[in-house]
Amino acid sequence: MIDLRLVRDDPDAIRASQRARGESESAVDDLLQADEQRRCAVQRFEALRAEQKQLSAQVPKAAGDARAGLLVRTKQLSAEVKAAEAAVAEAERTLRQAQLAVPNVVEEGAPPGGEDDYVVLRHVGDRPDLTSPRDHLELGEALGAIDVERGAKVSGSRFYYLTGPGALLQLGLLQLAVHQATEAGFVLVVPPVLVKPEAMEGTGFLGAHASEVYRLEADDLFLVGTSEVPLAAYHTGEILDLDRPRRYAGWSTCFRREAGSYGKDVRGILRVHQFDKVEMFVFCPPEQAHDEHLRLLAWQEEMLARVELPYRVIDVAAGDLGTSAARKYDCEAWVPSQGRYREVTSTSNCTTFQARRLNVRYRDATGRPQVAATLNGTLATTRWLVPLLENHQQPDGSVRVPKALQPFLGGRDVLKPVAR
RNA sequence: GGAGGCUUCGCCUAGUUCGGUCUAUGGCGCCGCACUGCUAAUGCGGUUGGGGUCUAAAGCCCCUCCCGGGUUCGAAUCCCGGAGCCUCCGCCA
Repeated sequence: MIDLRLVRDDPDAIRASQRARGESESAVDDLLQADEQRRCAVQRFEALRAEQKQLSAQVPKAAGDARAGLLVRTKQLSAEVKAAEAAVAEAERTLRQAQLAVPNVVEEGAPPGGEDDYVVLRHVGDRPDLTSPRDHLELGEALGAIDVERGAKVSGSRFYYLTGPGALLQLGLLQLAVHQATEAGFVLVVPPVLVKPEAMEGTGFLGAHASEVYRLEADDLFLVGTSEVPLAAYHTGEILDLDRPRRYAGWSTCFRREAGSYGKDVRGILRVHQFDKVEMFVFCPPEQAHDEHLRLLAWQEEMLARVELPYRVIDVAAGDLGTSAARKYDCEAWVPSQGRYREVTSTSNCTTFQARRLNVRYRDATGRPQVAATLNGTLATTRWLVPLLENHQQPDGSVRVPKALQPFLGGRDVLKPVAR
């Protein structure tokens, strides 16, 4: 939800942002108008209500004609107040709709343009020199690590079993992420993965992402596609003490319908309906959000370095940010079998956009409540197994285990193909 | 799934019988001041929160007794619906 104060004080900033995203500028005028209408409605209601209160208080003290007169007037007022109150509610609904219609204001410096207009910030790590790389599925099946056939048999396409070394690898990866996060001061959270409509709505996932979300109709609950949802909703309606940023690391299974992705990435576990993820989530004062965003990115890169993956960092273009992000960086790991980089992390600075919708605030130096900023970023997911297996593969089909992961695989430094 | 109880300003609590003076009681905590040769005790004072108005403060206004409706000139209080918590019963991986 867009900041009304910004709309009033600097509507041109929002217009510029809308242009960068390739969105309409007229939404800003709608906002200004709705804001003014609400203001009038509130004023009218408050004036009427004050008069009603005052006169009502006189009723018990009055008698005879005076009392009768009062009752006539107060009765009339009662109806007027009720109408004015309804008008306020209506004006607020309209305003809220207008606020929701405008995506977050793009951060200064974000590249303009659409999906393909990202800017590559840097390449890190050496790509392996492989003449004919096996893909992760071929490797995973040979190692007895990934079983998509039985996944499909039991649950359908885009489901899989992680077995033996595959399961250990995933748990190790996530465990490593948890260690790193808790060392950095994050509070580890295992959140609910089924949430009420309000939580889904509040985090904005029922908008553009609605068709991506699994819904349990019998119970009116949603399966989350990321722990960002329960983490963001965790402090809904609260006023936090943000002397230091609140950093949470959520570990959860994530569920996605992948409705619009028929035919895309159908092989292996690159794009699946269910996966596990460790996600960083931060509440902080807005003026700290920019720096915090860069810290999140640094932590992601630290994690990639631990598991020795070559990757690049991209600065996502304005038109590809999604509604709630003001700036977004993705880390993309090298996938040898595809000869290209694929997204393995993403970090967004949502500034106050998400917190305003969820009504998460903090007290500033003067003790006044202000809307907090929220940020999120991936720390590790099941998808990481793809570049992990492929980049560390050996000519004989075995896979080298990065040092940091060896403790989680019984000390093994290499995974070897097994007879099936 | 069935029956009952509870929900008040940070925490505990009075108030709901019988609607108005509830602008919500008291305690704890917290803040300030005073006093005592220490941050302990005591005394006095203050303290619900949120929104708006305002350069700011003061002041003023609105909202707020779990949430949403209703009755009424007027609702913490009466009525209806919902949520959460707690008991008991039933059922159960």
